[in-house]
Amino acid sequence: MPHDPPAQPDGPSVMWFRTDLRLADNPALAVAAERPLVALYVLDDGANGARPLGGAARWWLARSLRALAAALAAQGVPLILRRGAAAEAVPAVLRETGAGLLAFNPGETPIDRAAEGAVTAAVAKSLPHVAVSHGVRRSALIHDPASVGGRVFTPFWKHIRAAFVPPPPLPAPDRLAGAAAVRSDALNDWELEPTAPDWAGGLDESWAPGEAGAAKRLADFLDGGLTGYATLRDRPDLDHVSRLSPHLRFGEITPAQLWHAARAAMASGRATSLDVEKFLTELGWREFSYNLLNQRPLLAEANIQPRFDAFPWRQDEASLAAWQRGLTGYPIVDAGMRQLWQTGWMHNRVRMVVASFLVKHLLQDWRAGEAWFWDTLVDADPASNPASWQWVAGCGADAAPYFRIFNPVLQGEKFDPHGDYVRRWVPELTDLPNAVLHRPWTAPPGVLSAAGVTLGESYPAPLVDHAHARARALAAFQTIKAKAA
DNA sequence: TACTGCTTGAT
DNA sequence: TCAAGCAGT
Repeated sequence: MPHDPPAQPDGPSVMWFRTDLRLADNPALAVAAERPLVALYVLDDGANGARPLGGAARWWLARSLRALAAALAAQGVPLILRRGAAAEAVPAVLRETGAGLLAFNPGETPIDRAAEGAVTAAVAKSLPHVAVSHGVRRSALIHDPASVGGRVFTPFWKHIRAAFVPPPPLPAPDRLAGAAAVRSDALNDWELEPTAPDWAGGLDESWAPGEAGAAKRLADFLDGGLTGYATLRDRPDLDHVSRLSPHLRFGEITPAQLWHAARAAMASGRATSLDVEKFLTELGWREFSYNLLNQRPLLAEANIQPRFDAFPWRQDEASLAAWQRGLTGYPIVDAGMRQLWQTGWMHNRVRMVVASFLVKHLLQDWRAGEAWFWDTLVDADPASNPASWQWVAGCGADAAPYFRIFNPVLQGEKFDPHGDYVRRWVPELTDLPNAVLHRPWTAPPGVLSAAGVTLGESYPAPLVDHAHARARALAAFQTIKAKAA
């Protein structure tokens, strides 16, 4: 039996990194950095009951960990990687390093808090000399889900805007000092990155995971995309969204940093208050989603409105597969699904259109779509992804009414008016004229052949007729509507 | 952050 | 003939 080294209350600190893969505005790191530092990341990979990361998120995590390791290594601090239950891995590293302080930022999901509770209990039991710090304040959210509730977005956000102003972001620690290193897993052995090279290739071209990549993305957004954000953010053919969601998801940047950067851009006249307020509202939906997750830990599994438990979803693997591959015959839907597959991301407007299409036109259970997004989106988080699916499906809190059924033709014509977005992701339709680009089945045969399009061969005929699907969805809704009263 | 079908009134 | 407004889904 090996015995523990003597307790060292003044020993080094262990910073347990979680979904906070950054050095700046990191309250726990600010405390941990006052001592020689051991940086630790634990891949629980389901060990704590958490949902295993999807494929795209695993790719992102690998890249983000590499970026964090490089930033730490530049200051002489190795990043220690361990795999397994945090309640075993964290105390083990504390013991091996003779640490006197454990620091970590509190998580914002019930499962994360359960994991940290288990860690804290294990430390208190077997390493009572180790102090535990959660840093000086919360940083993953603007608001405190324990102190605010609500099921309706507008009053929720109004309250948050009035009651919570994020404090100025903390700078990265001036300097870090490494403690003696201990064993680490090799990142490559975790096999986080997809073996299909074409997938990783598309992700590589689209993203720069890590804190530096997040800062550059924010700077680029403030330099261009934020201007006109209030209206142009709905245009998938333009570049007026922030694309910061995956950086936020892994804690490479904080909402407080975004908040203050956006307000500063307004103060310096680079952005209007309308644009900034719209941008902050998008952060608000993220806050709202985390609030819901804390109210409803089974957000990804259970309808918030129980009457939807009786909804007559269709089982149709072929339709689901056509949707996943971007072969529905509706150009705006197919463009979005292909953008998702090729880049791990989809424009928000198009997310609503494709989600509505799956749930209402194809009558597929929203959980099937949520699972696909979870696997393929680099930004899928345990709150926003299920909350947004429930919103679209109509079964969520403050949800869009079920009878709000997007018309994929009108949505395409309204938000991709020149067809640039469709032509980029559905190149087989490139030569169709704008007048029929979003509804190729209405094009005269001569127009189709001139564009080299053969419906059913070079591009699918519509999987379902819109008017028929709309009527069918409303009829399905009628079967559960009576139960609401 | 909806669509559809219908009416009304301008042309 | 159609834009605009409205109600119902």
